Amino acid sequence: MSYWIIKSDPESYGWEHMKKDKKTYWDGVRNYQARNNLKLMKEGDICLFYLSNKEKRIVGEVEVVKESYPDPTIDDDTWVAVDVQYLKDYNKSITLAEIKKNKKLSDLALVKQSRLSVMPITIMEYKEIQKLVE
DNA sequence: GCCAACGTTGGC
DNA sequence: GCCAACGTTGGC
Repeated sequence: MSYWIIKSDPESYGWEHMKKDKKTYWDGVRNYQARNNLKLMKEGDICLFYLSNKEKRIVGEVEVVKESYPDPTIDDDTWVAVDVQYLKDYNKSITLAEIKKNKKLSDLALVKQSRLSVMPITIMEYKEIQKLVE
């Protein structure tokens, strides 16, 4: 099982929206690197939900419930979507500033490559984040 | 609102 | 195949 961070602009699809939907398809990725990450996702993988722009924080987790398939919102099989399901809220969300302060998290693509919308994280990084959200 | 970083496009 | 121009994203 793998861990990921998926990014969303709260103005287009926020955390409240995710929680209300319970399950949604993660579509609209139009970047090859992000797409490749989507393709690597397996059922049961955990995705941390990061909100960009105004929010800049990780607020909770969703679970991959369906592996990649052609993006239903575009007539071009270059692009894929996955289905994700709401899993849990963090008691305390973790901000980008906190992530940047933490040396163990300094390799996160979130910090190094801020425009990537789907990125893998290691188990160690995942565990470190868990410590911060307890 | 600005700008850096990055990806894509298209002319040569 | 290179690179300049342009568009988009996202942090500040």
